[in-house]
Amino acid sequence: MSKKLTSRAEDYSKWYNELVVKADLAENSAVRGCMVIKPYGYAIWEKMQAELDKMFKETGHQNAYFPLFVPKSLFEAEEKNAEGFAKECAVVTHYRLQNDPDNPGKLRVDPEAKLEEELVVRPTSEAIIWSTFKGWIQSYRDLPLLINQWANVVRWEMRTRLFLRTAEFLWQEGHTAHATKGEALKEAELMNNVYATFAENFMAIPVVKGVKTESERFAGADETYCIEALMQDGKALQAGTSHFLGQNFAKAFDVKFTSKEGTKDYVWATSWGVSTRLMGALIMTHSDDEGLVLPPSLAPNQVVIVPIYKTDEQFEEVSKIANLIKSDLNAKGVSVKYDNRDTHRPGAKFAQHELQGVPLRIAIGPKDLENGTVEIARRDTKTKEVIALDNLTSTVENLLEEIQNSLYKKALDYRDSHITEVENFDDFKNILKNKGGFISAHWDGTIETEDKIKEITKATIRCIPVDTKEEEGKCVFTGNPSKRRVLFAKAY
RNA sequence: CGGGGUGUAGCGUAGCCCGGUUAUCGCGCCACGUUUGGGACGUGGAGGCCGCAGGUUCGAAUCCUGCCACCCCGACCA
Repeated sequence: MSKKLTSRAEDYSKWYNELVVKADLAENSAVRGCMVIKPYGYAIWEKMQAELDKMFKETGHQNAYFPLFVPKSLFEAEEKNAEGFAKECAVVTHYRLQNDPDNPGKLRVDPEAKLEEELVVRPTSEAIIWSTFKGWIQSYRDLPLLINQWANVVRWEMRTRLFLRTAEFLWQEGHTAHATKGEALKEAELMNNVYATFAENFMAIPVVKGVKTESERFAGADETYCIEALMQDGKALQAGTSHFLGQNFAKAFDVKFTSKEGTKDYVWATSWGVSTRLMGALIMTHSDDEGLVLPPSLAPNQVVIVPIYKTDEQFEEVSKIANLIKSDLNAKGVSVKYDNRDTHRPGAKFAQHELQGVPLRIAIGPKDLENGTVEIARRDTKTKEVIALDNLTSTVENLLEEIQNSLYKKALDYRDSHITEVENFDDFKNILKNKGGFISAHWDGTIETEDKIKEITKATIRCIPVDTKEEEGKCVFTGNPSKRRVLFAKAY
């Protein structure tokens, strides 16, 4: 494997794939389309999980766990949902292997061990969860029911890419039941806002909040809220979705409740999820040709200390200071790795920590011992300065905060400068081809127009942003009247 | 599922067209020594069912047949 990463300009997609592998985040496995998430990558995912989990609990949700398998009869109960996912389902048909009489030492599926009913490996859990909710909900007193689960799901995708689209992925899925439509709608919007806050404050990724058009909506939903992010190559990435499911699942699984007034009615539902795909968003938003760039809030190690020494005595002295710095910073809640491996030289360590996106690097060597200083380097700006040991702790704290903010600002500037308003289809095609990013344009609201535009340009309507104001205009494709602009883009 | 391609050491590869010494080179790995403020160097070493099965031949990584796997481009998708 070569030392240098392919540059983004040279081949963006190759850059991404190499970065994921070289930064030790994940690798392809022996199973087609399924990845192995390596410890460093998983550590980042755990940080996301921890923060999201906290936010879910703060908004009143509880975690639970439901089965991996969904009996086919349950899966098909909500027709639209079933139809939407049918062509990418893995299905378990047998429960036993046996020695193959024709091939000694090999196994075969025991033809006698066919399941009465096939089991679908969940591509999403609405079916199994709603069949369970039926037993949990009888009265308005049981509502709202606010459940989240952390799980793996399987979607048999044709073409896969590490983190962005894998046949199996990790995610959380929230599933809630409410007494009224208004309350369910509010929940779906609330969770979309939670995702947006998480993306922006924690991952430093600016997102557009919006709703999907009918054709992009989740199978089985009446409304899909989403957050859309923009990657450095000008393509959009759906980073999270929150669905208002109406009474579709309640009806499919016959989940009714008795109201205060004694009437019976179907409950109203939402579901919402984000996945390991966020790892892809994280990588493609901040990283550069030197490797990963992590916002401090997500970095497994926010600071790495690299010792520089010639003799054992120097190493000992440097280590003494390094350990003091480490414990001072730890006391302030800053995570620090002291990279005291004597098997690698400083240059190799610098390169590795850069590749892995550690926000701050502190180097301590003989010169620093003499002068009472350290060298501190920022990963995001690649700037270095020598500072006095005295106020190192507060300097580090300030820098980490500054990096977090500056990464967000940089991404926001890029995103904002890549939302282009266009008024006619020639400009639309031109911008898409030469600039990329989001195109803000009027649309006549029909699926036909949406499809045509997709067919011609490969751009889809990413969302109808929630914060746009009404504005009279003409559809960029048909010229028919339109009341608001929507965002188009090529998407992952 | 359509079109194209590739399988040689942990990774990346040469050799294949035109069959013939001990299968090439780089990275990585191991040992020892010298090194250590931006990816060190030297010396020595380990590591191969040349994707699998069959065929042709005195002889196959190389030719033929079948199979398998993977990659790229489409259609599908978070």
